[in-house]
Amino acid sequence: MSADPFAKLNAAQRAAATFGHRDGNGPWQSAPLLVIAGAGTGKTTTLAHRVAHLCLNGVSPDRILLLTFTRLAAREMSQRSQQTVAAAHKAQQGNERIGAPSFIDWAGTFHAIGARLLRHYHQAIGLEESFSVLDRGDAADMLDVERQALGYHKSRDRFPQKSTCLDIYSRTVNAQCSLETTLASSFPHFAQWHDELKALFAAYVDRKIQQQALDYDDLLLYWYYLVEDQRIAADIGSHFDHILVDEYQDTNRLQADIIRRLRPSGAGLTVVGDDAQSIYGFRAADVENILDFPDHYPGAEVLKLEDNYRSTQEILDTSNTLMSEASRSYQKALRAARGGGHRPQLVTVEDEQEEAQYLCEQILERREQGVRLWHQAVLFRNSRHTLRLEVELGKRDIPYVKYGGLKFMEAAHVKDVLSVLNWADNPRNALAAFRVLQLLDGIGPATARKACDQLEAQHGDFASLSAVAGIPLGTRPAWTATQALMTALRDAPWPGQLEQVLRWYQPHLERRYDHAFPREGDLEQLLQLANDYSSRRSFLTELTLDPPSASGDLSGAPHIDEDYLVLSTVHSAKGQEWDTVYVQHFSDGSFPNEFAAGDDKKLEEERRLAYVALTRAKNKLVLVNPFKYFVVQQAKFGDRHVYGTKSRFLTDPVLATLEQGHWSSQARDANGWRQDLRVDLKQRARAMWS
DNA sequence: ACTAATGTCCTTTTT
DNA sequence: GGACATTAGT
Repeated sequence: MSADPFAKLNAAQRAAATFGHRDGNGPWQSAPLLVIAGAGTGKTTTLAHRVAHLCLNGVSPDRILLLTFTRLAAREMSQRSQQTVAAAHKAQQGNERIGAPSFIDWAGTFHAIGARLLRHYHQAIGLEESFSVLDRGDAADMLDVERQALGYHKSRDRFPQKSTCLDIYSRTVNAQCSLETTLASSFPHFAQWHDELKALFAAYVDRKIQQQALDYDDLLLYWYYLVEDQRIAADIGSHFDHILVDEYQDTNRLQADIIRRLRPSGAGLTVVGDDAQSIYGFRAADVENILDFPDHYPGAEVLKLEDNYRSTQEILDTSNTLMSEASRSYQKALRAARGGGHRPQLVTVEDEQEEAQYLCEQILERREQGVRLWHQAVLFRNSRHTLRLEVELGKRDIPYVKYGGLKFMEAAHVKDVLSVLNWADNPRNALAAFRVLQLLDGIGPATARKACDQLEAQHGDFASLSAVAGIPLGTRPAWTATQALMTALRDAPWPGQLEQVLRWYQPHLERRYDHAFPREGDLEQLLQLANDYSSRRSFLTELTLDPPSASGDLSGAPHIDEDYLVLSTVHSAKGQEWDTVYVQHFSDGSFPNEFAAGDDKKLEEERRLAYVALTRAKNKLVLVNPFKYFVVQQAKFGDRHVYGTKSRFLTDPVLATLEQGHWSSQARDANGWRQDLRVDLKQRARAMWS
């Protein structure tokens, strides 16, 4: 029994992993369980062991639904539970091998699982199985079409931008509240537009259904509609003995409601999370979900994990102090299971340029000390702030990968190509159709409209495109080629059809973009990605739900096996850890974001965000605070900078846990003048005459 | 009907 | 310095 994988768990972890009981030979049963897992307390390990424990006790892996926050987390969790199961079997019975490549088949994000269920139950809810999934940009574009059709775009008073409209819509849907409530709570300055927005959203909803296109929110909303019917809910629910939800603190009302419909009594339901790490309020995540869990599920057990295996006590001291000043939460304090280290540093620098230099030097120095770049990370609140750092890293040849922010999937040429595939997959997807057709020289909105109408009338038969009238003579060949391509894509094998699309696209690429070459590289990558998917549809759906998140690709992309530094938003850093963490721009304006000022609820979320940032570090933590930074509002008047103020989270008790310092790249003379800023008079005066 | 060019506004975090 | 709206030109 020495190889028992559960022996590695501490008492609290083991209690969580094995909570419940078993009657005879039936599957493992359990009352609703809430696990409050502080940062670094082995949450993933515990959850993976729980899954493994279930599988070892009569629960079939395909009767487990595992809902995670990212796809990566789903994969990791599934793999680790499989390993645990395998290890346990080995310990007990020698050498038994069990399990398929994807051990927990039903593991994924809410959105991905939603998409899958909706494809399966499409008839029950009146959808085509071929429905498209819109990413954020697509959804905003579609909303914009309606916005223009209704004439709101030229109103004198400012009507919200398309992406703001989408935010308002999305928040309302996800929080399952009225438009009034959303406007009052989050967008008071747009409250005057209530009626117009309502009309806009109604048109948007109609249009989406007409085109059989679902945005991210629809994947949850329609899933919710599906399980609103008790019989369907029971049918879906009966496929699973256990439902486990990770990062429960970041679920929204809609997600919590879906879970409740699937598991009304809470039997076999396990949710894991940390209320101190709830950072998705802007996406309508509701901390109350986790705080009120015991009220919603009577008889629920609450277990806490408080032993932190990640960070030094000094880092935890700072983090704990920061959090102790928050308002409502499950009371807990993290205890370091590890030995001590150094106090975290708060370093002030002159400006952003100096910040970039300082970071580079620290990073290189740390590497000299034996910490690979891979174990270091720079975290930031706002991806704009990394520009200077990226330049500096480039100058010094420090490879890095940037997470969060953007952008591969948003690049115009990538969208062009994906639109072709999307259109082929769902001929009613007029958004994709418009994009594709307008690539052709001589085709604008009017002709594209005609083509879409024609297609609709002929039930999506692409051959009918040849009957569209009014194609300019010069455009005819391209038009015919496009029509031929679309027809051919219907039955072409995957991923070969992507190659066809790329061949077709090549001339358009060269014509439309000055620097076609780097873009070709992106398309090459797309082709590589395509190999990992079994069909066009799964490629399209999964890629929009889980776009490649790192965008070091565009410039000097480091290869997987190389050592590289990680740049990441704090949001994308959730669940990760590094030996050394630098937090950029730790001053008021970023931590907390200026946007949150004056709203206590938002400020609390900013505090939790700061907490997430701090608790990513294992051994070394550096907060950098530039004195002045640029405001890029109006570049007209030249460089505009603002003097940053100390973060309001750095109260005296917090400061007491930090080591404070100042850093400058340049030595200064007695008057504080930078010694590098000096005119060499003699040299200048002579230069003219020599 | 379409394209190119000029003018104006706004900036967070992401499935 | 980018996205988006409007305008003038082909």
